[in-house]
Amino acid sequence: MDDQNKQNAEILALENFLPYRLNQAAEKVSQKFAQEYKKRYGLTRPEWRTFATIGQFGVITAREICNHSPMHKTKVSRAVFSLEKRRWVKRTQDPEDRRLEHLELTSVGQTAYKDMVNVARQFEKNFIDSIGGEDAKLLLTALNAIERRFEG
Amino acid sequence: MDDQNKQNAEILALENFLPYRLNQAAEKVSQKFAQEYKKRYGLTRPEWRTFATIGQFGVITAREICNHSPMHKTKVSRAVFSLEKRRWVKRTQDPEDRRLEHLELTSVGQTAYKDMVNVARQFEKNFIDSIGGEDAKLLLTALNAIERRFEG
DNA sequence: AATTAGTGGTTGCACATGTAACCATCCATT
DNA sequence: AATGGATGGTTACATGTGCAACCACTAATT
Repeated sequence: MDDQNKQNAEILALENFLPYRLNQAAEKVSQKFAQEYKKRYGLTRPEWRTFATIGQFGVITAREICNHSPMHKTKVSRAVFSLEKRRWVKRTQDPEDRRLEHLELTSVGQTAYKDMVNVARQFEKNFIDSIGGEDAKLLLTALNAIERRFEG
Repeated sequence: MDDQNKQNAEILALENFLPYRLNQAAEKVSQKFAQEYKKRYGLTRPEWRTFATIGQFGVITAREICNHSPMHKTKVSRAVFSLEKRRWVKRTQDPEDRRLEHLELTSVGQTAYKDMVNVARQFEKNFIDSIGGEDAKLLLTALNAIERRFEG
């Protein structure tokens, strides 16, 4: 394990490679947050995201969830199924177009959602505080740039 | 899908939630890069990372790979196996401690590594250019802050 | 009205992954 | 030397995931 004596142009230092660093940082944060809602509610990542999206929009279809927060449609399908099983989500068929299923939170789901929102806000706040407000602003600006870049 | 009329404190807008945004941005970038080396070499993500780490250090053990670029040890074990199968990596048992296996690139592996480094550097350059050098600097600063936060 | 193409959503299958248990070896204590 | 605990690495099993094929339905074309 001798990185030093090969510090030339032929070597790529992973810990300095920007895409890798971005990925690691994001993964660390996501894992920490996932740990929170897994412990509290036993939700998986796709379940949490599906849940959060339904909560955000009130009524929405699976397809729209895929579009809004990029996930494979089978992931959403399975997440909806499991959320339905725990009675946090209910579906109603569209009478106009019987392919569509409108998803919404049950009242139990809404209660859980409110709680979850608080947890999320708290987590975000802690995160921002822990890296420092200034750096958090820089992060936001950088994220704007990246998102802009991936629109086209 | 009516986000507008519920724009109050009770709702969490996923697309503004910092951990989510960070995760999405990182995932987009990683996917784009993964697409590159998958097409070129047919490597999976854990394989690429394992390969890159061995190339960086010259000689290294599986355990050390896990420590340097956080991956589950079974992932590394399997990645090493498949890299060995394609004759990019060879292992030699440590004579002092026969549990240890020292991993290094074969000469074929080294050739591929050099090529891969160029591809990676090019990708990073394109990425930085596409979001703009200024914003890339902000990103670096923010990443430093996040990494610092996750050391303790 | 019949045929075709497209869309929302689910499912079967193959493959990737994490957990736990495991094997071989080393190290510390006795 | 013998025993018990730790460590590097692999493997069996259960679970998660993506792809492709599918079903039910709608929309467009004839």
